[in-house]
This record gives sequence, C-alpha cells and structure tokens, in this order.
Amino acid sequence: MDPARHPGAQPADPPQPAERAERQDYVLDEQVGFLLRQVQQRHAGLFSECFGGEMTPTQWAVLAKLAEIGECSQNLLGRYTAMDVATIKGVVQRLLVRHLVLRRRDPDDGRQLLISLSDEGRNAFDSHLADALRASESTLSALGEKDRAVFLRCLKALR
Amino acid sequence: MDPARHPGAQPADPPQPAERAERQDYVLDEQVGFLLRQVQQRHAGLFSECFGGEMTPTQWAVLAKLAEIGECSQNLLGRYTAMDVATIKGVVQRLLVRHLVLRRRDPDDGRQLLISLSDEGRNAFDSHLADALRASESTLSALGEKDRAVFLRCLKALR
DNA sequence: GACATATCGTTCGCATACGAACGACCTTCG
DNA sequence: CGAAGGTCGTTCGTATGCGAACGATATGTC
Repeated sequence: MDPARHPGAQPADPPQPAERAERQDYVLDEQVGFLLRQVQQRHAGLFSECFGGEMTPTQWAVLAKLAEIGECSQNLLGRYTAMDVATIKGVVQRLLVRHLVLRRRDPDDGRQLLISLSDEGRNAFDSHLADALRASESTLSALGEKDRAVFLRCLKALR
Repeated sequence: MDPARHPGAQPADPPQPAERAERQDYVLDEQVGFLLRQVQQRHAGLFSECFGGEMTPTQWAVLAKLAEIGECSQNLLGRYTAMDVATIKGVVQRLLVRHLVLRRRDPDDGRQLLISLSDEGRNAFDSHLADALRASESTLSALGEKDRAVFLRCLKALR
C-alpha cells in the first residue's frame, strides 16, 4: 500500500495561497513535541524490555531517588522525580503494595508522609541497576559519542 | 549500605568496587529517560498554554496529519500519529464529539473506518496553526540555532 | 490565643499510552 | 468453495500525567 498518496482524496480548495503555503510549512514530523513523544514511547518500550516488564520508568525513578537521598516526604519525592502530587501518590501506592517502599507519618509534621526504601526495595534497586543502565544505553544507541553529549546537554537545558 | 559484614574469612579483596562505583554513577538526573519525560512535560505545558487549553498535542497531531494527507483509515491514522489503536480510538472519539472530524465506513472494506477533517476541523487547524508554531518555538527557546538543528536531528534518529 | 495564609495529602475527572483478548471482516491458499 | 490466517476496530485493565477542589495541619502575624 502507498498510504502517503491521496491524490484527489480531498478537494483542497485553492483560493488561499498564503494559508496553503503556511499549511505546507507545517510538517508534523518536524515538530519537537511530536518527535519527543515518539522518542519517549520508544524509550518506554526499551525500558520495559530491559526490566522484563517488572518496573515502569516512574516507579524506577522513585526507587532511584530514594536510594540517592534516603527517606523523604511524598511531596518532595514527587518534586525530585518530576511527578504531580496525584501521580506520585499512585506510584508510591503501587510500590507500597509490592513492599518496595515504607510509609510513615512525620512525627514532627502531621501533614507529611515520609517515604523510604524497604530492604526489599533496596535489593530491587541493586538488582535492576544494570537494567537501568542498559535501558539508557539502548535508547541512545543510534547516536555517536559527540551527539549523545550534545543531546543530553540540550535535554537538560529544555527541561 | 555497608553490609560489609563477611562472617567467613574470605581473602577480602576490595568488596565489589565495580558495583559500588556503579551505584554512585547512577544519577537519575543524568538518565535520558528521566530527562525526556521532563522535557515532554514542559512541552505539554507550553503547548496547552499556546492553545489556550483548547487542544491537546495528540488531538492536534491528528488534525495536522489529516490536513496533510486527507481522509485516512483510523488504523493508519494511528500509525502516522504514533498512537496505539486504543489511543487513536479515544482521540478520534473526542474530536468527533467536537465535530472536528468525520467518520464513515469504507465502502470497499467493511473493517475500516475512514476519518477526515470536517469544515470546522479545517478551520480549527488553520486558526491554531500559529499556536502550534509558537509551541514548538517556545519549547526550543533555550537552544541556539546550531543546537536546535543537532537536537532535532538526534530526536529523529532516536524515534 | 485567633485568624489568615500556606503546605500536604487525597480525591475526582479527563486524557494519553499500551498489552491482551475479542468479534467482524478480508485475503489467500488449497 | 472453504478453511486458515491476517487486518481492523473495540473493549478491558493498568499506569502515568495534570487541573481543580477539598480537608487537615503548620506557620506567621497580630
């Protein structure tokens, strides 16, 4: 099939040359957002593959951040891992069910919940560390050394 | 993290210097997936801002692709816009409710649904074209000309 | 101490995303 | 023709992601 060709499928009235020019200038496949979404999708697939489907990128991010900084309020944890309060709540909840994290009330601030890695969670982090590195590597495998550096620098600048 | 308790009398050469180095090497904020998610989130916010909250990136992608190629089966439209069959169904459904697209059975293939822009959808595309360009521009505003070119090239290679 | 304000966590609704299973339909091969 | 296999669309379940509203708690100010 040659789906890219739809010769006369749409009348495509020609009375507005200016708009038609603009319309031609807008190629979806050249837009940052569209490309970003696709790269993220591919990464998510590779990530799931590397982890044997046992962990999502966001769940891993929470484990990794907790391993990095230790016990932390749920709210702050969300900020560190770039998750909305509603999102971090769900992620923590699912990790709780799997006994990978612990949750307790902050004795000094009744509003906060303190989240930390359980022993099981720490083991999970250690045993999946290689998977995480492979996921990052796989995602970038199409780029050379130089491009990777520039690409990562750009990502940090755009975040 | 210091379970260096080796009850037995082992030769005790440096206890896994590789693993210890690995754990320190893994900084979440340096991982491509984590950065990608954040950049995408920022873009989504800018996109919503530019469009006055009237359109999501995926909905816009469908309109833009339909404007580009004309009538198209729902399945193929999903492939063009990088959406799962379950996802494209929802997006098309929401556009249908807003009367921005039309849907009809393919007379030559009873399985397919043919999706196309309505007049209203074409107007919406035209009137939001500037918003879309502003969204792309805003997302990349932190990068110079050269970096933008490299960045976009990398994104296309990683997709 | 009391009130205004701010923060934290929860919940709801909506919108992507994807895997899996399913029925309907088309094509191909024997 | 008829069976096998492929494609298309739908549905379900699960998991992000965000805005908004809400109650509970802390803090700052008077």
